[in-house]
Amino acid sequence: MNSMNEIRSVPNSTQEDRSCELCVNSCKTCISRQVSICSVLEDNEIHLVSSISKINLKPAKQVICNEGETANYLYNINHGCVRISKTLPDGRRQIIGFLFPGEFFGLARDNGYDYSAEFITNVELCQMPINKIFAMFSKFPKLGHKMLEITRTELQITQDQMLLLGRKTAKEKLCSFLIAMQQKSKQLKDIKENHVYLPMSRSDIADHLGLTIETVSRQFTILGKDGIISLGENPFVEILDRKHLKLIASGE
Amino acid sequence: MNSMNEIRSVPNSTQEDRSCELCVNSCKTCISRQVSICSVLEDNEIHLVSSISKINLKPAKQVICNEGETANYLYNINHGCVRISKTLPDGRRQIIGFLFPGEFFGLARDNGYDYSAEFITNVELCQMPINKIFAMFSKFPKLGHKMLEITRTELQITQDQMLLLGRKTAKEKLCSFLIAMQQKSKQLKDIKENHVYLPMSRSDIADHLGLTIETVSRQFTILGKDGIISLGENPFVEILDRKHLKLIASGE
DNA sequence: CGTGCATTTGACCACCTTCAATAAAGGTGG
DNA sequence: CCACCTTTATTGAAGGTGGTCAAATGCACG
Repeated sequence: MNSMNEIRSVPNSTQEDRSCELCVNSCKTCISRQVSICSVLEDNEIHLVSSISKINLKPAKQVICNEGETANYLYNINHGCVRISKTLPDGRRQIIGFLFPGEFFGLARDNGYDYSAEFITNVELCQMPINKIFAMFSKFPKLGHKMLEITRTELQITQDQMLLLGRKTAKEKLCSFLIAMQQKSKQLKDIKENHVYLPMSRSDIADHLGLTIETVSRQFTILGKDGIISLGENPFVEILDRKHLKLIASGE
Repeated sequence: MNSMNEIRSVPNSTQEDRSCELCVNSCKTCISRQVSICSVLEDNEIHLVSSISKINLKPAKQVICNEGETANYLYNINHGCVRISKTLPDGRRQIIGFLFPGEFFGLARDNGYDYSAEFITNVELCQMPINKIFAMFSKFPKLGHKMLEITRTELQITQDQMLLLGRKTAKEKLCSFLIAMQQKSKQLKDIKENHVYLPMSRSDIADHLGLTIETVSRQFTILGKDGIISLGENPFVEILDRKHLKLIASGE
C-alpha cells in the first residue's frame, strides 16, 4: 500500500471554490505554482488564476475527459498520476503519456480534446477555464510564453517517443521508459534514490510502448535476472545498474 | 521528371538579402505569408520580418541542420520538401515528418535543434534568426500566439503519429500516410485531383512509418492489386478508392 | 548501351504476439 | 482476519506479421 495513492480520504468527487484568501494561500504550497504556467506570475498576480480555478479531488480510475469532447478546461495536476490516451475504433489504445504533479493537460484544437484523460491514482487537480486563461494572455504575455515553452517541451518529448515506437526493440523501449519514469519520480517526495514509481498497470505500460502486456512482463523479468533492476515492492522498481540501463535505452 | 523538383536553376546554394523594397514585395506572394507565423502581421508590419530574414535556395539532398547543433534560425519553407529526423547511435532513423511549403521548422530547446533537417527536393527557404523573432513577441503578441497555435497543431499531429507507430499494422500505416500526404498535396499547385505527391524515397517512408523498405514496397503492391491506388508515374500515386483507403487507415 | 542506384519480389527467419495456463495480488463480505 | 472471487501479472508454447538476406527488375544518366 502506497501513501501516494492516498492523498487524503477521497469521497467520490469534490470541488472546492478558491476565490478566497485561504485558497490564494494554497497556491503558495502548490507544486504547479513552481513549474506550470502559474510559475511565471508574481505573488501579487496569482490571485487572478486562483479566482477562476477550482480544486478537484477525484478517486482513481475515473475518466476526466474523452477524445473529441468539448474542451472547456485546462488541468494542473497537484497530486497523483493521470494517463493520456488515444484509441482506434476497435479498441487498440496508445497511451501518449503519464502525467505527474506539476504537469498540465487539456490543450485542444477546434474545441475538442485530442485525447482521453483518466486517473491512475487518486488525484487532486486544479481546473482552469481555457478561455479565461487565454484571455489573460494579453495582460500577461509571459503566461503565453510559458505555455509555448511547455508545449514545445511536450512536442520534443513526443518526438522522442516517435523514435522509441518506430525504431526501438522491446528491451530498449522498456529501459527508455524506466529512465524517463525515474526522472519523473525524482520530482516526487518520499521516493528513495534509485527507485522508480510505477503506479500504472502492465497494460498501461504496454499501450504506452506499443507492446503487449506479456512482452512487457517478460522484459521486466529479463532485466531483473540480468541484475539491472530489482522488482521489489510494488509499485516500485529499483534500478541497480543505471549505466547499463541507459546504455540499452539509447540503443547500445 | 517533375517540375516541382526544379524550382529554378539552383546553383549550389545562394542567399539573397531581403532588407529592400523588392523583398518586402516578395513576401506578398509568399505562401508562408498566408499560413505561417508571418500570416498574423499586417502589410505595414511585414517588413520587420523581411528585414531580418534571408532567402536560401538549396539543391536537393543537402543537410540544413543536425540534431543537437546550436539553433540560431527558424526556417519557413517556400518551395520544396524537407524531412525532419532523429537517429539512434547505430543509425536507426525515425523521420518525424515531411514538411511542405508554408510549414516551418527550427524550434529548439536549450539552444540545440531537436532533430536533423534535410532537403528531399530543391528547396527555397526563408531563414529567420530565432532570437530576433522571439524579441518581436513583446511588440507583436499575436506572433507568439500564432507560434503557440502552430506548435500545438504540430503536437497533435505527432500524437496521432504515436498512435500510428504504436498500434497500427503495416497496411494501416501506409494508408494513413497516403491520406495525410494527400491533404498536403492539395495545398500544392499543379497536383491533379486524387493524386498524391510523394517526392521522398521508399526508405524515407519506411523510416517515417517504423517499417522496412521491403514492407512498404509490398504494401504498395498490395494496395495497387486491390485497386485502391494506382502506382503510375513517379513521384505520384493516384487514389482510386478513397473511401476504402480511409477505412483501412482509421483501423477498420 | 552499360553502370549505379532504387524498387520490387521471393524465401526464410525472428521478434513479438496470441493463446493458454498458472500464480499472485487486490477487494469484498462474512 | 480469513475465505472467496476477481483482476492483474507471470510464464510457457505455438503462430504470424514484419524483418532480414538475396536476387531480379526497373530506371536514370552518362
